[in-house]
Amino acid sequence: MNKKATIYEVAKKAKVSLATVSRVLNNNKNVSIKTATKVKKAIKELNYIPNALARNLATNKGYQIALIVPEVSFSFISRVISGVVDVGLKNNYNVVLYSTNYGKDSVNKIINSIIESRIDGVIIINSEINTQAMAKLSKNDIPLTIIGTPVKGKIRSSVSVNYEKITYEVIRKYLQNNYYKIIFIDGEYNRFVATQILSGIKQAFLEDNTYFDGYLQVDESYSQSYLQIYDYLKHNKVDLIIGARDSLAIAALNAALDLNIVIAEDLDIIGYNNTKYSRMARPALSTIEVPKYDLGAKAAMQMVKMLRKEEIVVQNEVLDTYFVRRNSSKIEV
Amino acid sequence: MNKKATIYEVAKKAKVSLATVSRVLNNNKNVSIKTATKVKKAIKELNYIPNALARNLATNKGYQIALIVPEVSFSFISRVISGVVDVGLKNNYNVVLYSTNYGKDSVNKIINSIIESRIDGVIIINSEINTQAMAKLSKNDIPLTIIGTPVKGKIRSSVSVNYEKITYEVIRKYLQNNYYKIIFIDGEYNRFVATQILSGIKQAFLEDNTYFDGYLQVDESYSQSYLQIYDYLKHNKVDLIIGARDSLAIAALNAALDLNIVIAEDLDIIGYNNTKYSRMARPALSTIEVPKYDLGAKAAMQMVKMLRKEEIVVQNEVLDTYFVRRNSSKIEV
DNA sequence: TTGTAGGCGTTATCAG
DNA sequence: CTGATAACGCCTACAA
Repeated sequence: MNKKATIYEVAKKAKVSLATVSRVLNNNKNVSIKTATKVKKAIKELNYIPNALARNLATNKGYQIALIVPEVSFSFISRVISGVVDVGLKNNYNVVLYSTNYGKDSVNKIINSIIESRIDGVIIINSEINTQAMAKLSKNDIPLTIIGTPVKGKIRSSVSVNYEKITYEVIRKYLQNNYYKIIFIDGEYNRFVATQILSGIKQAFLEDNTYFDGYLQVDESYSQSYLQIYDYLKHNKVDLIIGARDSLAIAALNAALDLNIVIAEDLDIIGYNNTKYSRMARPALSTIEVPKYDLGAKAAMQMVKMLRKEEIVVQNEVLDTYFVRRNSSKIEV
Repeated sequence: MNKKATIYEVAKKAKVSLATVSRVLNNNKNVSIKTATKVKKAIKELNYIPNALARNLATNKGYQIALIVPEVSFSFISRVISGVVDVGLKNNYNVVLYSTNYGKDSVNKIINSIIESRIDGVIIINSEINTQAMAKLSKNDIPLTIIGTPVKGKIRSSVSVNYEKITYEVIRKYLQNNYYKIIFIDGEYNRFVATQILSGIKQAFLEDNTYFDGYLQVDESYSQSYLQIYDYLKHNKVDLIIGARDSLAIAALNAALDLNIVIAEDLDIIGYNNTKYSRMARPALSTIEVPKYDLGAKAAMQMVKMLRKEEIVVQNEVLDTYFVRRNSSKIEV
């Protein structure tokens, strides 16, 4: 079966024109049941499989969605990917995966490749995308949906989570309980989320007429961040640590443990994303739930919509998030 | 810029034939430098971007590699994906991601979609692929490389890790140290790896003329597996627990901790894969290092090779693995 | 070194 | 409801 049957051969075998075959292939109603079955029989017999390459050229569509993920594989990203792939596939779109791995101009390279591949739409996680790249996409009429950052603009939609709001609520509660020495531990990646969190913290402090000065940036590697936090905790009394990701919070957890600080008594610790490992930490980590899978799934849905309709659907979806208290914190939010 | 320039317009602008344009596009040497620059200039001016769809049809190649990952996102899979994507992209192949999410026949559906899409090659992780699907691929001359399972066959290669061997070595060492009550905690997924591990264990026991009866299968969910292990540990004295994945081992770790069992003294615990969270566990988890990224990268390299050469390259690469002792175990291997 | 012409396998637009 | 026939944009012998 080296040679694949073409639509012509099916037509010949069924004794109809190739146009008719094409019609039954595309479920066009204007075909009599009789000829349709005849054609289907021929398809079966010839083991005919349509050639997507040819269809793509004829329709000028590739039925592909590009998914661009940041270079670092945070644990929650795999869930997002699952969401995108599931929904994409279910709607007959293949998803092509790109990662922004090499240098700074990589996004531009990727965008070029996307345009050349005639990929129909692109979904990008946590916008490391620059305005230039976005302009290039829209110039080529390629719709874009961004996961993480709410954006406006035609041919552009987004699905995100409001880190700022939930953070504000959590911090406010802590301030009300007289937890004032609050530290926000941030890594190096994912600036966007960090900015939002920071903004939420500051807002709560502002409302309390106090000043936030607890920003602590650490290395991304576990061993380094652990050491830096350990060092900080050794010299400073802290009421609450909030880590930009669960893994950062766990580093803090371990550092505190090793300093014999009583967690949830002398010190509350909270992470973000409700990673599966937050439950495994000892004590189990309090965290902010983020609907990882849904971020991906909804993004893909938006994209499919944009791709299907002529009218451009601009949409900025904000998904729900909430605080999950476990054993690493005392205050109920 | 709604309308994209075609090769014809470039040709007209450069006052050459489209064949010549095609040649410079493909770096064909048979073009004089002079006309080449002329053509390049026209390309720049027209902002011409070749249409991959058309090229694909003409060459009957899609420059795409399919990557099929199992339904469950184990933490290590994202590293494997990174490896595949990096190497694929670097060699001008897009990687299309599929996941075996829906029901049992999903693999077959995916395979059909792959054939229809004229995807050049497929890489699959930890072979949940059935022989029927494999046959279908080779019937369509689509090369396959499997990550996890060594396989033979034309148009087929693999890259894997020898779980059996490393397991054998570890267990042997433990038996030599008179650790006889050994429990292997297995989940439900990834039967292939589990089988290999089990085989390694049995081999070591066989050599010791003893009988292994410590197989314990638990739920995949953390909370369930924790409970089941807790219950087991409560009623049984155990010397060594080996978990099929780090997360399973961590569940055991926590259960033992809660039963006041002294880890690395009364009980050794070991996981697999050297996940980043194994370092974060308290105590830090001993584990088997598996080159996750390289599994993906090498697989993509093999695939690219197969795709490039006419001669079929069959290769079964086995990557190195080793034991990493941390604080959850006492015995040095 | 360059140009001509046919082909890749579909879809889509007409007539009939 | 069905059948010709022209795109779709590029590649590639074959000629010149």
